[in-house]
Amino acid sequence: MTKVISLNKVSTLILEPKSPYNFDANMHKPSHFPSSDNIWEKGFYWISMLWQNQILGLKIEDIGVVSKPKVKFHIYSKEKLSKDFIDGLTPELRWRFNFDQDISEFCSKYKESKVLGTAVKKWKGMKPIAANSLYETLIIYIVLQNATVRRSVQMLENLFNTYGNKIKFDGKTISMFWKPEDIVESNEEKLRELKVGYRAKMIMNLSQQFVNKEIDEFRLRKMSKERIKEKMLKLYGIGPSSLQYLIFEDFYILDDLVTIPPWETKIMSRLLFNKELVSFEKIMKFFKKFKGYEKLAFHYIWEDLFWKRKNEHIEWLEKEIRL
DNA sequence: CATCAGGGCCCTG
DNA sequence: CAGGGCCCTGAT
Repeated sequence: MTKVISLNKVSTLILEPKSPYNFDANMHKPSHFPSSDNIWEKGFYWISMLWQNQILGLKIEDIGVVSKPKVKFHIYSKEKLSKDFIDGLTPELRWRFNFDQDISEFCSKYKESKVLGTAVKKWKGMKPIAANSLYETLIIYIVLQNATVRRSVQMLENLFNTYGNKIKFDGKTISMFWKPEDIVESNEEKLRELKVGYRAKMIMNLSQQFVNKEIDEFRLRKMSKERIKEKMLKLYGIGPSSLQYLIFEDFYILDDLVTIPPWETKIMSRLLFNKELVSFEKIMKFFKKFKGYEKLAFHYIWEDLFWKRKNEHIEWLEKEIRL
């Protein structure tokens, strides 16, 4: 059952991401649906993290600039953390917030581009970010399937409230993901009560696969994209559509634009060609120009649109987003 | 009221 | 390898 855990000890750690690094555009993706496990405010980000059975609350602070990035982690915990623990955590933080990927070539190459220039200048240093563990991300993709945004949010929050806990630190209270074991020890009927529908079986089987240690997230990160795809498709409940998001957002592969979901195709048709609907081949052809960075280029245009949506009402866009 | 599609996936024939 | 079924919800 859900309880609120206070985290009162704090350690700090300062890290320097590879330049360019856009703090706000990396910590916050406006196209994503909101989730109570994290909070973003300009220059700050709070997120829960389970690492080696330790419950952590991260407050991440921007103390640099895009061209000379520097980030301060305030790591909250129940008990004081050892130096060894922090040393072990550091590479994971660098991975999760994608500090080491170099996108400088992309940013300088396309800053004058007619179609991409505006977005590249505005969001220089924006990258894919996998702030959650692989297991947590896969759960998010499952609740995303075949549902409207509101329902996805409802499903995830129901799961948090039943299997996860809340953590309180730095004056914020946020949700915390559960461990795969917690689901496996439960049962499918209980999951169904959370209105996840047929996804109950997927959540159960997927959790079981993690408990069985059939997936080694750390080894996967070093594999080729073809190998990753092969492995991910073996996971119960993960198909081609989820895979497409995973490859970019969680494995940081920047060139793999092979399919575009129908709703995204509609939105891109409007943005790029000012038409209701063009064939997805036409959109693919458009992004071929950005060789090696096809998906990253897509990401710049996409997130730029959703950043705009935060400040202005875009009527045609609202119709395409199933809230 | 009923019917249907939705930011898919699995399984069957 | 195409197509039906699956949970729930809000739109029509």
